[in-house]
Amino acid sequence: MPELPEVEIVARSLAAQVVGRQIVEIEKLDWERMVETPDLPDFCALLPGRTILAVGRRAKWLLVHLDAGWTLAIHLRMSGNLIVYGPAQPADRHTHLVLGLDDGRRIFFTDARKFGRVRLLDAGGMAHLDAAYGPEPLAATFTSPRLAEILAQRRTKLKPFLLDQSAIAGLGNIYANEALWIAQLHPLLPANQTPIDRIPALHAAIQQVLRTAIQNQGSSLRDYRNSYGEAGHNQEHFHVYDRADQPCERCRSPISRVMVAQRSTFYCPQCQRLG
DNA sequence: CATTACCTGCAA
DNA sequence: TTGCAGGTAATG
Repeated sequence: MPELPEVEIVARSLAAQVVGRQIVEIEKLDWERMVETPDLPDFCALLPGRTILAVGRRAKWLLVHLDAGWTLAIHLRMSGNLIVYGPAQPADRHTHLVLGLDDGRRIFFTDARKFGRVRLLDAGGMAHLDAAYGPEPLAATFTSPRLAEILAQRRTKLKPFLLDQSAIAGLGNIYANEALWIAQLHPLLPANQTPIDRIPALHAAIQQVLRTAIQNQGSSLRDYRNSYGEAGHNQEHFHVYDRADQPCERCRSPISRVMVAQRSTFYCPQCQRLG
């Protein structure tokens, strides 16, 4: 479910609620495969007693920075949610991890599809995670010339290129589709054949879709909520995503839906060009 | 590069 | 009943 904007909103809303709190216990952990590292006994031994210093994000990983140099890295994958509840909230069958805080509130990790993962990382582990991803598209260092360099190295089609986290971090299926529509670029155009004079448009489109989505508190199609349990409303502003057969807002041609690299791809065949 | 797997829920 | 869903890793 969550792409960069949704994870960013969860990070911000979580930071507002839990920075300074101590994790006093793991109240529930009933899906052991969600803990990727360290092994389960170490994870359960190391986490209680840690104080939450800050909450951030890298790519689609939510980063809960703890004392003693640890970071709890959480990936929500398709259906994960991270919500802070008071002492009375019961955990349902899809809640697989509950962290009890020192003020009685609890952080619930709820994930119907069980794809979500957590890692407890030291500084070396964090460096390793960081190195696996391309630049943050909203960082000042992500410039149009930088995008041009990355595009030139890849022969894959633009749509899978934008989904490749090692090329650019944080875009998922919604925002990749939306960025290509805004930039008027065809999803099947090879990345390294993107016309030089269209690269600034793609760069601007990537930043625009992500910034707009953050302003709109993310896109809630089904599961996504911020850490207060509130839905976003960016789904009301899609140009192409999930709009097959509806008229393009620019040219009124029907939006097409095709499968590209096993992902639904939405585009306007009239105004998104192959060059 | 394409296919399959990981999981569950939901709509066609 | 089938296919699809905001993601990613592991296979040919």
